[in-house]
Amino acid sequence: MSQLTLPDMICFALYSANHAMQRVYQPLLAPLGLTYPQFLVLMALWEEDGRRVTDLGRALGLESNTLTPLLKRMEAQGLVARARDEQDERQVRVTLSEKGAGLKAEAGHISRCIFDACGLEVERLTALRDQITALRDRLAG
Amino acid sequence: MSQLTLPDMICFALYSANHAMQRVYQPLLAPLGLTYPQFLVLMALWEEDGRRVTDLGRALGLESNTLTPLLKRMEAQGLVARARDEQDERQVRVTLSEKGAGLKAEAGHISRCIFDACGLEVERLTALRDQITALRDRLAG
DNA sequence: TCTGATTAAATCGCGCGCGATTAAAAAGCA
DNA sequence: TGCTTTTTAATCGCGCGCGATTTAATCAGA
Repeated sequence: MSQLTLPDMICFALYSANHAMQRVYQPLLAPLGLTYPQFLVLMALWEEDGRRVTDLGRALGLESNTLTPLLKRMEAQGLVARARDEQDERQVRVTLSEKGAGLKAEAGHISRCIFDACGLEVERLTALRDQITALRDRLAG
Repeated sequence: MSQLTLPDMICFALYSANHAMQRVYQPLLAPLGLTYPQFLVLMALWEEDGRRVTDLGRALGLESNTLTPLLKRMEAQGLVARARDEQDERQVRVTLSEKGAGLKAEAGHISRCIFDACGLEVERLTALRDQITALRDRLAG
């Protein structure tokens, strides 16, 4: 069998599609002063506020060595607050500020732009998402 | 309609699947002293050696601000050589060293490990790859 | 109660990825 | 020929992402 080339590889498809996605998000998030990972953190907090760093890490698939500096930058921008848990001082709870919570209003518009850029009907996009998620879980498992 | 959560979003599926993929590659590449993007560059050069930085950028979807430092690191490791083109001194040709070319022998084993980790039959994996690639092209287009 | 193990964040260093800019070579054109 | 425009890499700064380690709090067990 002849050697695989870049376009043949599922890994490169994921790699390049992920970059393409982030490039679509960038001009939508820049006016809000957000990076793409910061937007994902906001998503997680809009769903459930006051999570611990570990919880955010589990939701996003990231470790504290990535999240701590990222959350500090978000705190510096007044998007979230970070505070040690009263019961367990090892843990840090991350809470949305008014500004951070307010940005949720923009999320709908952004999601619609992304959906349009995907150029697929909802059913096909959902099916594709589920296949990619299932692949991720097998890779991580 | 209620707000989308992280697992609902195709963007997060791509983001997390891409990370999961790189985490599978990492222990396979580390013994060769390669990072994942460096492996992709080698893939591109195994397919066609002596490409210009621009050509590699087009193949990988990257700019010179990413590639130049990456290629310098690969040159420092003796994987490739970088040389200005004789005809057009603006361009830099990247050529595989013997060491860089030799690593191709390991690629088959790595690809097989990745395929196994995906846990899908070839037909399904190919179909998924094509859908992801098509999505990427719509996002980039 | 004290001591060692475990857990949660934080810290450090390094390699991407990219927006913005710069430097230099080549191409286009009066 | 000279001058401008375009093309190609390189440079710079910053934000991730992560392997490795550290610090501090909590837990478990004698």
